[in-house]
Amino acid sequence: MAVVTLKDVAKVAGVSYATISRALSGSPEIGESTRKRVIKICEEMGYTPNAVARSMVMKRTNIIGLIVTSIDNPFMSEMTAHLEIYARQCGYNLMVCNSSYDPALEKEVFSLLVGRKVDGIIMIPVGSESYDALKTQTAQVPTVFIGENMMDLPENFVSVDNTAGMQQATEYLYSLGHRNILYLGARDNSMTHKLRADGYYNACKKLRIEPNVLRNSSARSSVQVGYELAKAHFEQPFSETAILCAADTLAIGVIQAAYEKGIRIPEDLSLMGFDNITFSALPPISLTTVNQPKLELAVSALDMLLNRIKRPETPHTKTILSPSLVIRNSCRAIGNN
Amino acid sequence: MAVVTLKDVAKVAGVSYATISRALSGSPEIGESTRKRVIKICEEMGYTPNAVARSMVMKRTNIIGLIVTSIDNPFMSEMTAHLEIYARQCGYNLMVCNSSYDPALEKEVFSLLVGRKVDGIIMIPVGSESYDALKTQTAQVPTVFIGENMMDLPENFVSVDNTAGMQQATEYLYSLGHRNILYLGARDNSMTHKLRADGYYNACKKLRIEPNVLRNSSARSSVQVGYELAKAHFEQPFSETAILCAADTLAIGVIQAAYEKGIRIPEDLSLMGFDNITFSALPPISLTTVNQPKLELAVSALDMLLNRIKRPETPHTKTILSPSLVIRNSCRAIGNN
DNA sequence: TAAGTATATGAAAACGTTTGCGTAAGATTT
DNA sequence: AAATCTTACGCAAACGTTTTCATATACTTA
Repeated sequence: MAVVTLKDVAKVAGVSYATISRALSGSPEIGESTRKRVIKICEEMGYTPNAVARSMVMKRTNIIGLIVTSIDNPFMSEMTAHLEIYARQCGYNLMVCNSSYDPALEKEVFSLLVGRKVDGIIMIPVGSESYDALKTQTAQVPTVFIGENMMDLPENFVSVDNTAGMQQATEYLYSLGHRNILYLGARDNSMTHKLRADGYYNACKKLRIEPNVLRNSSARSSVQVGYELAKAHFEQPFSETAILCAADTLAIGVIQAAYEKGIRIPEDLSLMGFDNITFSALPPISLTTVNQPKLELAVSALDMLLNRIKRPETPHTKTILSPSLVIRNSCRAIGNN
Repeated sequence: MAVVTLKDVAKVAGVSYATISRALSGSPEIGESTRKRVIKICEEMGYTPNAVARSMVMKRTNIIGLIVTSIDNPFMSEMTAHLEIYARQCGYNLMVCNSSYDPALEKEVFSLLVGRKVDGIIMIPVGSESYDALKTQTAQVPTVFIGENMMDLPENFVSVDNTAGMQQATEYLYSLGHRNILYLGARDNSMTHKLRADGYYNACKKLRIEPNVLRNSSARSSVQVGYELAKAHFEQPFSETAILCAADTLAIGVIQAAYEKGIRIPEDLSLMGFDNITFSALPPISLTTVNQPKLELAVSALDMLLNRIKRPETPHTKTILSPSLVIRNSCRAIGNN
């Protein structure tokens, strides 16, 4: 358990500990022979630099904070996996925190990470109100938001074009003959969901069909919420031929409720989601949905953050990636009279 | 961006910075009036202690390293969520790394975390060989393994009783009338999977039925692997009436392959998994499986680790939790002649 | 009132690095 | 051979805390 430090190595090698440091960091101002000798001794003694001490003097931790609403959400865990791997390749480690969809907690963990002196923070915010709440804090450390569109705000973010994606989805259902499409899961506390609903409204207007929206009053879009919304909806007779969900998780909840009611998908009802989480692809689910390019989102976010860490003065940047339709088996064409 | 330090506060408050530190840490040897005054000034100036500097002197980071094979695996992401939340309540943050099922990478990230001076490490190892490879490293920092049974090794771990669980699963299928049960996904590089297979063998012996095992030569148990194994198996005529999988993810892959072949579950084939990941519960999947108590695993692991951090001298401890059968709709009773 | 005891505060060391600056020795130039 | 330049290394400061030890002040007590 006795940890070997620079001083220990220096004593053995018979040089000052500055020399050791230089040998290891590949500094040019050191003799080739001593470098080799020192490195050998370091290996023999099992010396590993103390990252904490290094951070102290270098004023840089090489740690990136990641705040997600909930890591056990397939969309976020996929993204986290991408982020962690790429970050490590760039020499950074990830400190991960759940905000648990709680704005107060989100603020708290943000402060925690600031106190930890992380070099930057990537966050998937609880909702659009997060920005105001964190205004003073994001000034203290480079921050990049993922998912939440902040086009009008002086913030860095990367997201998918939610409006275009949902509009495309609506048009796809229309092209299959659907005229009575229920939009399920609109939320007000999230710009993402506002924009997605916009896409639906835009399409309705363009296609001259009547919008029909079932709102989600909860703060999150989970399987459970989708189940409950759909269950309540299915209690009454309904005339929609398709349901378009604000998120795949919601759609999976709808499948559950439909299953219990004996409503077959896609025979009796067409269903679409948004996000393209891994499990949507499984044949028993086989959800037609809109893909969010998770790897590209992760890479863009990290690149953006790293860039900001290097040059904090650069103006805020915004990246919007294109979503794409993923056609599977949860929708069917119907005759439109 | 100018960060305010103890010295800055001290200057404003007109006291030494030792006093500030004491006021904030709740030390008793300080006047009540100065404490209040100092705290007020700290708040006004927006002072937050530098955790790196604190770690330096306290020789403790309050960071726990978590190494998982892959964070985007529902079992691990659920566990990670539990761990992060509980750890934070205990005053720790989580540094998360993927080993990507690669023993070499696993070793590398372990060293990385040691260099970061994390207070302890929780890891879900790639396989049983991880122990040997990391022997020297686990001596450097308190480590707790999750999932992998190391009953014979001088290590700390918490796991579920894999053998009992799989035996129970086999007996359940037997009780439904199944006599020809394929065990799919046995692996050699993981003690967990060895023990699960043992459970199957034990039950076969006890019930006097012929064991029938399809091995998994890959290093991981993913949906993809399950799909491929089952697909190959379904190419030939087969006589099994049930398939028992070493993991839920494998079973989901089997569902996919069965679906493509027009094999209905449970009508044509009964199917069981192990782990009880969230998605197994969804009606279209509705997998009968064996539950691993993820919250309890997480809590036990962290308690064990925290205990070891406090008292590194304590002997290694091992906790084995009980799995439980979760009966859903992927199995049916058949007449046994 | 003198001596002793609490109590509140300050000074300074320590944690393990990186790095700017100084310098001795060796190499190069004239 | 003297002067200059390079090279290789050591010294010591700095990073921002916590904490031990010393000390000054105020408060008891005889």
